[in-house]
Amino acid sequence: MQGVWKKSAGSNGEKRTKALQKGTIAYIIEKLLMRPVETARLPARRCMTILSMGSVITLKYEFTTIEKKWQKKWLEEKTYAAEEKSAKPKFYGLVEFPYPSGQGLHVGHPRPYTAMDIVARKKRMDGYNVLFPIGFDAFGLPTENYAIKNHVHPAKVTRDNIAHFTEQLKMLGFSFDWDRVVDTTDPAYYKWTQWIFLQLYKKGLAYKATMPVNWCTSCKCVLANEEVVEGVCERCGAPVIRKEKSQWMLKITAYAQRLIDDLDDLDFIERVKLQQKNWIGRSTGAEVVFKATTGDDIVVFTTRPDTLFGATYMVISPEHAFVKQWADRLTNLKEVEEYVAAAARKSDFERTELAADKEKTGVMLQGVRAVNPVNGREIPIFISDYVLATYGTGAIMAVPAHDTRDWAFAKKFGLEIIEVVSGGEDVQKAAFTAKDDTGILVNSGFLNGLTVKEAIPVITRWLEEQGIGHEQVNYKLRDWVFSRQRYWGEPIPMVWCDKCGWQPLSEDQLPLLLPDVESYEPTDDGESPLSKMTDWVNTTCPCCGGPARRETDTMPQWAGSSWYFLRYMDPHNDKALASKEALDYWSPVDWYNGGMEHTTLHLLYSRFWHKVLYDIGVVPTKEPYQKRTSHGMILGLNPHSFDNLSTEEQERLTAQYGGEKGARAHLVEQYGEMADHPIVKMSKSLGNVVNPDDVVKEYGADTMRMYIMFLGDFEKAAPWQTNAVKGCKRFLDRVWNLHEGQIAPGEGYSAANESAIHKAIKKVSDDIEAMKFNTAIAALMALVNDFYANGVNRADLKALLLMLSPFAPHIVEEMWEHLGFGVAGMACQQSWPVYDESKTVDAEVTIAVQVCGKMKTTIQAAADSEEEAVLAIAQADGKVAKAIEGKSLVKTIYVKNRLINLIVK
RNA sequence: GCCGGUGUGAUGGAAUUGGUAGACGUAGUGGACUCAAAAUCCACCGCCAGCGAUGGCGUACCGGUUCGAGUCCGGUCACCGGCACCA
Repeated sequence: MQGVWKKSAGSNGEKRTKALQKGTIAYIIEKLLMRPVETARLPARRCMTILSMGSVITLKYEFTTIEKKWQKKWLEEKTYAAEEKSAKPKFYGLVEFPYPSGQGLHVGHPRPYTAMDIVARKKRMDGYNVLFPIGFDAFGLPTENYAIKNHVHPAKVTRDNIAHFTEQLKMLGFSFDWDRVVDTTDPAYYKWTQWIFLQLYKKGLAYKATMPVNWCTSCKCVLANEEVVEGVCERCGAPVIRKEKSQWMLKITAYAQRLIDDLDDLDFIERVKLQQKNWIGRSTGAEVVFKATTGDDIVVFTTRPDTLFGATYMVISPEHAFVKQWADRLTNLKEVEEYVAAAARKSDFERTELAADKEKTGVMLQGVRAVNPVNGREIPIFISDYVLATYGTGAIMAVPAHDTRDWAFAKKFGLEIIEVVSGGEDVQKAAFTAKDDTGILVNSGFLNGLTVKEAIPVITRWLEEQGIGHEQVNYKLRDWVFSRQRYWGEPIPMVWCDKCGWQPLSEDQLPLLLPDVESYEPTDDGESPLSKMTDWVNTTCPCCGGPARRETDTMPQWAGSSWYFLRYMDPHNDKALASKEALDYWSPVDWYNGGMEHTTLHLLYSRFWHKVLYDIGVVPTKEPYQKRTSHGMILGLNPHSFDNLSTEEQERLTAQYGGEKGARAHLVEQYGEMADHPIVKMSKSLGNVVNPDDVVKEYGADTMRMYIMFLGDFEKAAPWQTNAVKGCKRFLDRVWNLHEGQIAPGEGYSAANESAIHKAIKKVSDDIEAMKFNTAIAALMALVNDFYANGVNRADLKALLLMLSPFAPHIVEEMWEHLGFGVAGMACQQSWPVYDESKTVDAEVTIAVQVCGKMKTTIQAAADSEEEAVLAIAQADGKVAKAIEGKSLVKTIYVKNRLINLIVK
């Protein structure tokens, strides 16, 4: 017991006052423990335990045994099951459920899970009825690919992976409610995913449209975006092109405005709100009609109607309907058609390449021109793929003087650039794009002299009066492509009848089960593997009863994850996706933590579905999640980086390549740009992935949990350093050792520790709420250091254990039991300790003394002292006196309990 | 290119939001204990000068506001993440 020994042994290395005689019980125990003991302070019961068992096992911090013991107990007693109904207030904490991949859990998973586990455990101790569930997002491509490669059914792969994940999650001691696990591939679950699809269809929010898909020219199959690597097929290396295919779409754009507006009332971190807003991309502008010389109206969308006088040409997208419509008038039809064909052939990769180059391409439509409605000037029309068919109207008016893309295009094709907003540099050299009040309209008739801001409403009103335009809002957000030509997904419950068209399955036919197929390989014609199951495909029309065919595409992985949090509220319900009572009680999710990478897809999709469910009266709240926070990634050491090589290796390379610079350049050449950085993402190919199992095996789950929370700011990316894990293990060892000897009884906190304990409770409570887990742990470490310095009584130790319990639950329960606190139930079932604000302030404070803003020294003063008193103490200080000697005091600035600044001349 | 974020010791990171820069860890150095090692305990640990008391410098860089700036403002550079011709 070091804390006790310190008193007799002294802090500066005095010899121990009492030498133990060889052969005594105390001597043997000391040898076994490998540290000093004092038998007088070791309870007789413990001595007997040691002797009767012939080992010190009950005294050592045997984390493996302890962790297994408590995990078993929690599971058997359903310690963390949420109560169906309760007088307590509710708290619903949610983490993103994992995709159960074959590799199992990696250290990226426990970071957010441990964080929310700590919050959930703290909330229980705060008296909440807590729902903290987990499940598996198990449909998806990797499982399907694994199944194809290894000839195992994806359902079996999924089952095995889920079993493995479950075991790993349990090993880390998360307080999940294991009775509420959901699995998106379970028919009892996806029945309701299909049901929601039918509701979307009935509301007119699901429709068929022709969309381009990635098509591998060699495998003759549709690829997901992630299967296309640098423009070629991941599997065979053949080029990937875009091919038109009829797909189910969900009309998320109908909810664009509400998805923006309703963010205001939510407690999401700003980054998330901003990213969603930018993704939805609302922009206000105007639609303007340009007459073509054919007599057709060309409608363009512009955010800068004020620059209308500067429009010197038009551009329409190669896919625009007018291109075909005007075919017989075009004198350069062949050239135009070639350009259209080339644009269609382009893969996304090539388009991106071109964008990076900023090299504009296009063809002028010879034989058709347009008229600028403000000044009657005839201007040429081009087709170019920098104008997207999918945004706005697929046609633009080009104002090269004030748009960088138009400017680049005009320069390349030698088109006229007319300045209509003054205030920038020469528009012949670069476009002037400022939208604020710095620019004044020129060369613009009735708009001359106005600022850009003033001109926009004036021109918009004029367009409306003329009947050739109006204000228009556009969104970047596009509708959600909902079909996948894949096996391992939810079947879409729709039937095609040649007579009646698309018909929804009736709800009592759900779930529409995914049939077993022989092969999950994609088909040669790009259809889903389900299309080969003729028995399944051929059915009868729900409308006329005639022969009909099922939809063979399946849903994307986003489907199941768009509503899973609702299922947790009532996971075994077979009458509804969840009962009304459960939805009313648990909605909304109070706190949802997840990765930033899900901000624009999963998070937005699920908000959209939830709003649809709200509109049809299924869920009680407009929004699914009240609060959203986000964690940073765990990074790994880069084994190819110079900084992470062994000293010998560094020396060898330095010698070989002429200095460190040469060696680094060599590594970059060999391994790519990534070799520049000592810290990189963890990835299998780099071999720097850390497996939580290994850490748990070597140090225990509690140490793993402590370290992953201690390694840095939760919201920021942080590198994993295995050697630093020890620090947390040492801390837990020190906590454990606190209870090995005798502890002073004490009902209240010991005088020496009282203030530190109150401060720690305040700090830890606040930090958990703010997700500053690293500083909360630092505060606990500091408290334990205090305990070692001051000694500790039972009440002190009890407070420490309660605070530590959310972080390191296993060791706490074990110590709690040893110390006899267990009669009141487990530590995790106790109330969170309270602090007394008045006891968090010290009677005496340290005050910094500055002279003319320069730090000179610190002084001690009674708390809340008045300025005069502090000034007197400061002036009496030798250093201060010396600094102000011979000068006169002009002014003092005093910050209570903190600082006094003497200004002298 | 645009949007967002970050830049602090050898190292991961703290800093009451404008008030003692480097808490708490890791690594390192010295010491105690040990036959020895491990473990544990004690002390030191930003840089420069000095035996020392002490003095000077220091939060990517340049400048500003302020009694006082890691924190606020202007500019520059570097890195990370997201989007990628959105009219």
